[in-house]
Amino acid sequence: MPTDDNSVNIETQGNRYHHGDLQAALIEEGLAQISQRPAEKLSLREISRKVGVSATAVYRHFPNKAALLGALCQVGSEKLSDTFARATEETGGGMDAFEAMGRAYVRFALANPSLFKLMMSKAPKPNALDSDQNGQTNGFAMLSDTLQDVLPADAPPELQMVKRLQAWSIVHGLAMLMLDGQVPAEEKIIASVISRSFL
Amino acid sequence: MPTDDNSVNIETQGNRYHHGDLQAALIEEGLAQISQRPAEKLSLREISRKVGVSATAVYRHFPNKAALLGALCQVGSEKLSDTFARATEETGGGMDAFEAMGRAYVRFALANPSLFKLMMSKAPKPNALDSDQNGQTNGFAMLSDTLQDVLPADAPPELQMVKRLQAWSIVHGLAMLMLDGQVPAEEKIIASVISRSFL
DNA sequence: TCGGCATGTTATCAATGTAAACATTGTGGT
DNA sequence: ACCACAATGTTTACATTGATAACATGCCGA
Repeated sequence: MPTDDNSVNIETQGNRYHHGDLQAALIEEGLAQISQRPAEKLSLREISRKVGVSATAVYRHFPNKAALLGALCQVGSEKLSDTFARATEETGGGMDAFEAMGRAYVRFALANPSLFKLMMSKAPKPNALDSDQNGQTNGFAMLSDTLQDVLPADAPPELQMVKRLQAWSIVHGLAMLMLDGQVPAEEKIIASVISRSFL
Repeated sequence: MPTDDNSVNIETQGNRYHHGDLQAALIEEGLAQISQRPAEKLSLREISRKVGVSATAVYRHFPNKAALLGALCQVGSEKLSDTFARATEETGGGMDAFEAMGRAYVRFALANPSLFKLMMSKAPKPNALDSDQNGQTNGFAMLSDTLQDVLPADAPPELQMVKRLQAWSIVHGLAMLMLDGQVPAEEKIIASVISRSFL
């Protein structure tokens, strides 16, 4: 039997017509879902079901699925920024800070696999709601800026850029390879791969 | 109107009941589709439609969608191997060969975005048909072996492994970042990031 | 030759994203 | 205080998709 369509299976008893803050609830549930499955197979209908609202209610808050995903990305960005901040503040700055951030980057990815992939995946997000300034994921910016403190200031800017890209690449690559099960996700490996030796 | 269900819209006139080599045709069409859209939104039905066969015919050759994708991966692996082979044979071996492979890796990713991502994405593939020996993508193996020639042979194996992982990470990371539009996909950048300086 | 097996086909499901039309609120202007 | 209106939810409905089951066809070997 059709276990349920949309319609009258709103199982909440509180059952007010207006949810109160659906927008937030949807995002929260979205985050919950994405922490358990790949981002693509996150289902709007399932989210609304769990939140206790009709399937199409979502569309009052997000023009489409992509927009909801975009919102999740934003939350993810903030989480990542926090992670970075926390990772660096315990270090003495300079190279230590840089390596700490690198490790934090990979750990974040491992801790939030689908969200991380979603965040990094293609394109300037449609960016639901408030359009966050530049559009670029600022993960790079933070990593990059920290690195700048370490590089000889008189180095040609082009070389600096290369170093930054190398740093980002190695960290991002390791994260991806571990996420995709190509490299075992072990702390020991993270530490050894992300080491000053590659600069 | 329902533009078409499955059923009688087999538009080929040849219209033999038996296709001849559906398996191959499906894979080919699959490759065609994946070269134009992300792997997840590749549709079995569309493939069968294009091939001129009923929607469910696919299931005579692949137990499910994942299996078809697995088959595509295999083809991709072969293409990648070829690319590597071609990339190295024009070099004098050693570090040159290694860098050439690195560039080839990234270029392959850029040339076959969805296929590349599919190949690299999670898990020992269900691996339809003949199960390819080890299961691991041998992209790493090739890259890795080439690198080994360059490293001092007396280095501790652990260090060698770290170097290899660093190499794979940087190359893979750059590829991914470019694929996802986080870094402009320019040949100049590829060349400068993949340079011996990081070893 | 003819019976079985491989390969295709039609019908049918359940799930999903999304649009259209309708219902119910809360709110701001008079 | 009232009441239209905008915001937010709800039902219906539809096309698309992956998948299963039952039926059809045709090739190949005993």
